[in-house]
Amino acid sequence: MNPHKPYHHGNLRADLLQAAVRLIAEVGPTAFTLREVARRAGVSHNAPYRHFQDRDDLLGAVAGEGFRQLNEAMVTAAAQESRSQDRLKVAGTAYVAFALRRPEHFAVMFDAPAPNGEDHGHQEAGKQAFDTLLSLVRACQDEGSLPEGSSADFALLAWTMVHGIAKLATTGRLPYRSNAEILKFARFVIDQSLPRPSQGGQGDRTPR
Amino acid sequence: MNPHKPYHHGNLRADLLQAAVRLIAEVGPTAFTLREVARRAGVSHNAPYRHFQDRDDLLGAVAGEGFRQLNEAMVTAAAQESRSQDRLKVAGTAYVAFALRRPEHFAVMFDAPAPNGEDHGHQEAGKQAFDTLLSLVRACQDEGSLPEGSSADFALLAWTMVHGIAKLATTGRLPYRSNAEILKFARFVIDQSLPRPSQGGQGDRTPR
DNA sequence: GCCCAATGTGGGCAGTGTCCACATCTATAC
DNA sequence: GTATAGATGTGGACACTGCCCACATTGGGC
Repeated sequence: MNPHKPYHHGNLRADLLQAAVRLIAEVGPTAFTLREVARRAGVSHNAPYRHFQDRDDLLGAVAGEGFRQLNEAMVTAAAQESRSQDRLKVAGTAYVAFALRRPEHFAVMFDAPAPNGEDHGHQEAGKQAFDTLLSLVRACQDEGSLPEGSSADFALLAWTMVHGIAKLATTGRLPYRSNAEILKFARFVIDQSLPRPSQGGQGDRTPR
Repeated sequence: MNPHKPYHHGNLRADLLQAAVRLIAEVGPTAFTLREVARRAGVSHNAPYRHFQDRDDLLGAVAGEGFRQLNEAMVTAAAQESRSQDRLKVAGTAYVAFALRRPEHFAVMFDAPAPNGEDHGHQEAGKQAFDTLLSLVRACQDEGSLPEGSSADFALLAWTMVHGIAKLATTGRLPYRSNAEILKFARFVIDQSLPRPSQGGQGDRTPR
C-alpha cells in the first residue's frame, strides 16, 4: 500500500508524474498523451494504469503537484516582506509569475472543472493555496490595511483578480510582449484595487 | 467564393457551426469531436474539411461566434442603464452571466491561446468585445466617475476582474452554489474595485 | 449543353484511451 | 527457505479519432 516502495520499476508512480509534468510543459494539456508518458518512463503503454485510474486521474495528480508548487511560490514571496499588505501584494504577484513560468501546468490546474471525489490531494492542495491567501488577507485586516468584513470574500476578490490576469496573460490576450510588462500590469491592478495605507497615493498609477 | 451560397447540402458550413456549438455545450471542448459534428449535420466524416481546415479551425469559428454573442450580451445590458458607471457595471455582470450560461462555450473562447493568423474573425470578434468595454470605460472617465489616465489600462483591469470571476466560477472554484450567488459576488467585486461616485458608500459591502 | 471547380464520399493510416488475459516479481506466511 | 498470493508490468485487441487520398457528384459560367 505504501506508494513509495518500489516494486519492479522502482517508484514508477513518481517517475510517471515527473514525466507527465515535463510532457505537459512541452506540448500542452491537449496534446498530452498517456502513451507518450509511458514511453518516456520506459514502460509499456499499460503500466500507468496500475498507478492512475485513467488519463484524467494523472492530470489531476499533475494539477495537485502544481498547486503545491504555486502555494510554495506564494509563501516564499510573502516571507520576504514585513508589512502585511506588502506580503499580500507580492504573493499575488508570485501567483501571476508562476502562471507565466509554467503556463501549460497552470492550464491543467484550472481549465478542468474542480473534481468532486478523492483526487490525489488535488483539491486538498488547492484548498491549502487558498488558505495561504486567506491568512494573508486576515493579517492585513488585523494590521488595518484592509477593511473589516468577511475575510473569505476579500480573499476571493484577490484571487479572482490575480487569476484573471494570469489566465488572460498566459493565453496571450494582454497587449504586453514581455513578462516584465505583464508583472508590472499585475502590480498596477493589485495596487489599484487594494486601498492604499497612506492617503497620499503617489505610486505608479498606470503601468508601462 | 460566397460562403452563403448553398452547393450540395445547403449551407453546410453554418449547419456545422451550429452543430459544433451544441455539441460543445453538451460534452465540453475535450470530448468534442469533428466526426460527431459531421454525424449530427448528416454528412460524411470528411465533409467538414471542405469548410474548415481542421479541428482547431472549427473550434476557432465557434470561439468567434461566442465572442459575437458575448459582445451582444454586454451591449444589450449596458443599454439598459443611463449613468456611465452603471453601464460599465452591468456590462461586467453580463460578461460573468454569459460565462455562467455557456460555460463550455466560454472555455473554448478563452482556454486556447489566442491565434496569430487569420481565424474566421476570432480575434476580430474578440477585439470588438474589448472595444465595447473600452468605450464604456472612456464614458466613465468623461463622466468623471473613473480617474483620468490610460483608458486601455482601466479597461484591461476591468476585463481581468470579470474574467477571473467567470473562469473560477465556471470551473467550480467559488464557494457559491447558485448562479445568483455568483452574480452577487461579481457585483461585490465590481463595486469594490470601482471608485464610488458618491463618497458616502453605503452599498452592500459583502455578498450573501 | 459542357466543363471545371467546388463540394461531398468512402477507404485507409497512424495514433489514442482503455479493457483483457497473461507474465513476472516481491513480501510474507509457513 | 520456499510456496503463494497479490501487486506490478506486458502484449494484444477494440473502438474511436484526426487527417490524407482518390474518387463521385453537382451546379454555375462559358
